[in-house]
Amino acid sequence: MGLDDYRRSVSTAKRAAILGAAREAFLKDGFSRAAVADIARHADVSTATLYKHFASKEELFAAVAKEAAGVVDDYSNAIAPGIGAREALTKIARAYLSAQFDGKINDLMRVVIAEVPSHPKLVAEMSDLIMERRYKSFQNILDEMVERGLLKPHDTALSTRFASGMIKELFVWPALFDPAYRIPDDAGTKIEKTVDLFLARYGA
Amino acid sequence: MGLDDYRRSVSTAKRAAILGAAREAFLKDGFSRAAVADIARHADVSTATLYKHFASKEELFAAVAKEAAGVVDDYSNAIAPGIGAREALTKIARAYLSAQFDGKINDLMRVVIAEVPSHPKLVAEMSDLIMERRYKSFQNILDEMVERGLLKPHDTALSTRFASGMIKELFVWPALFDPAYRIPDDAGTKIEKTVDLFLARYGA
Amino acid sequence: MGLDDYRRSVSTAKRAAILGAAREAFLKDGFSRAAVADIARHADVSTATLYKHFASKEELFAAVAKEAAGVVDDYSNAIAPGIGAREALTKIARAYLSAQFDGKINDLMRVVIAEVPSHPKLVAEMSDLIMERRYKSFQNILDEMVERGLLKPHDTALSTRFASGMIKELFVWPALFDPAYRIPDDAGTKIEKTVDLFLARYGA
Amino acid sequence: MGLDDYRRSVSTAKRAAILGAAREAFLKDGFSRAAVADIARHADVSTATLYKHFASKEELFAAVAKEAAGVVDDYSNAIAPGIGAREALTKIARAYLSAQFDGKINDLMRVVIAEVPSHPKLVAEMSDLIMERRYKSFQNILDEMVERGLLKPHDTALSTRFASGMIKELFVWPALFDPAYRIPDDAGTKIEKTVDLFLARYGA
DNA sequence: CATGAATGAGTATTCATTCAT
DNA sequence: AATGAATGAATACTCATTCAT
Repeated sequence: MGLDDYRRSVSTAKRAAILGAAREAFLKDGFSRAAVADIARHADVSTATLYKHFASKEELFAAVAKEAAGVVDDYSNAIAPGIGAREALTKIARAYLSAQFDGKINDLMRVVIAEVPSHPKLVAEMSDLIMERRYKSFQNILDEMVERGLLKPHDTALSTRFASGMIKELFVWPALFDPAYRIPDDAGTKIEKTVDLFLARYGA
Repeated sequence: MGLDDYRRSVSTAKRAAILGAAREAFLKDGFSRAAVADIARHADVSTATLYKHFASKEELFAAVAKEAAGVVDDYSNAIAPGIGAREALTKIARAYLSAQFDGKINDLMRVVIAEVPSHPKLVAEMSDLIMERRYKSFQNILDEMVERGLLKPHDTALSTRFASGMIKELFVWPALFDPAYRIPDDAGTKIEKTVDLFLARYGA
Repeated sequence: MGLDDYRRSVSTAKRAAILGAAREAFLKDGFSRAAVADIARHADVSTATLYKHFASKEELFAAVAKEAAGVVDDYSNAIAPGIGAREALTKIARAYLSAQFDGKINDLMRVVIAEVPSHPKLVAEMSDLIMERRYKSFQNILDEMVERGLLKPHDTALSTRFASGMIKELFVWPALFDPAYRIPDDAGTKIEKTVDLFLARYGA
Repeated sequence: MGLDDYRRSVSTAKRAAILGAAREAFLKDGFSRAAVADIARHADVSTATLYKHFASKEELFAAVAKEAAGVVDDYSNAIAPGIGAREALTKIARAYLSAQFDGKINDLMRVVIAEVPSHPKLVAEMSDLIMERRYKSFQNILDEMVERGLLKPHDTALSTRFASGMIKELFVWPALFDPAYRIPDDAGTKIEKTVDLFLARYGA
């Protein structure tokens, strides 16, 4: 019916508004300092309405976190046919960083880390979503590169971690401690050197 | 006077007790969830006395953080004369991890990260203290290794970061998301492989 | 018209469903703790519909209370011709208790008593309905028993209260303080002794 | 020390003020409708202070109820030597009613009954305090009267209940449904008739 | 007529901080 | 100098009632 459709659309709009406001609040202030009343106000909704959509502050936080973590890197076109190892790895690194910075994953990570002592279960889910899925995704690419002869056969699970670790160290770690941190101008050079190191060991 | 001395020593003792209790509370629950009243009780002190020593919860937090950040890794004996590059790097990695886990730096980092949005200045100081000093300390070793011909001449500032990044990825990130995380049994193997990668590029 | 009839019957059915759900809720949780939303849900009706039928929670409560108070004891066949005073009184007591326990009058009384401070007028009406009618009904029987020579002539208004008081003391007060209270196994003996006392004074 | 004494006295004064305000509020509005904030305001105390003294609204209610229930009837001088059964019973009835009305036990009962569904345990304690202790106290007197030959030997536990029931029916039951109810002018006559009934059966 | 969604005004409770002694 | 007691402001959450469709 038209009525139901209307209601649904209004309802989903409000839900989205709440999620948006919550996202902003949580990423900005963290879980504890973000006030439900503020979130409701920013979403142009009463607290009661907010609580109709999300049963508790924690559930709201979980929804925000899951949505934000849902952003996955798209490495699909990183290894177009004929592409070289160096170029592929560079592309992947850039895709990773884009997702990380554009998707505000840095802020999300900060907030999730802050909740480790009080919401260990939620955090476990989150870190699975944020980290493990990306590892898998990256490892698959590396495996394919090995198959294509672009890389030496090796323990790709471990090399995935090495690559991730170096990139995180250079770009994510600083961002964790400084919300204003942006991908620096010399990122290209740094990525290049990271790839150098990686290929020195795993290059075909 | 003797009386004054006595008073001063009692006062200093109380201050230390407060700092200790606060450290425990903050590392365990984070800034927001730690309760000043609890800290005072654990320090066997009234809240009023606590406030005589530290003007606010934030100041207390800052004091705790700064004290905790004072811990520095001691790599001094990592490169005893005649030692090989592989062995030296392994020793350094182990020293780093010991400091990180025994000194509860993981918990500290978690708490500090949580406070990034609300105390950016303090955090900036902290991360400077905790991170930069360690980087410097490590880089000095690498420089010396280059000098001794144990490593190729190269940009040690960058290689420092690469090494840190890989070790953090393997042992620190997991601990950040799981307070129960301990150095795993196969840490030796993992460190070895990290050193492999490092030496593949920077080994003499 | 048939359509109107249909509508009316649906409406009456809903009204009844609401009253039923409300009765259950109020008797179980009392006025304050019973939630209008729950009542509506149990009646398979929207809250808005509920409010079409009853203008407020209080009005709904009043409707429930009045309906519940309509139950009257049926003492009509207590004094079949040829019956003795003892047997008649025993029958009456049993009828009273049946009505009280089967009709959940205990729960109703509890709820009504709870609302005395906030709804004095309603309560006054209620207690009139519940109590006075029963008193009258019982007194009529006593008067008839006097006429038939089964009891001494006496102030039956007062003896009504005495009898009620003793039975209430034994079976109603305990139920008021314990919703799980049921008529005990030795009720027969207790009623018998009550009748003894009554007849010692009013027996012919 | 003087300081401690001072503090203790201030503290107990505030505690008493809170209890007083709570008593008034609970007896007037019942548990649910009484607002903690109002109680605090009437006690000239912040809600936080109130919560220092009583850990929760329920605990506060329990304290009020216990204090109020602590009032016990003093029947001690009801059976002065040489007194007759009729006079003794009349005195007891009057003492009972004084305690009941002056101590606002009627209001307390109402509030306690209201909480039966939600706080069965507290209610059980309360009814023990309010009812059982008085029963015991009254039964003791009856036993002594039997011993002195003022009453026939009989089941005093049961006769206690009969007497209580009749008095409650006449004076307590109406008060339960009407907070404005006061002991009526003809109470003397009513009590006399009650004693008549009692003595018709149990008089020596 | 019926409803799902929305809300304003409340609720109990907590906590960093101050103050009288 | 040290404290126990006190507090104002805030917090997450609930519920009777209304309204657009």
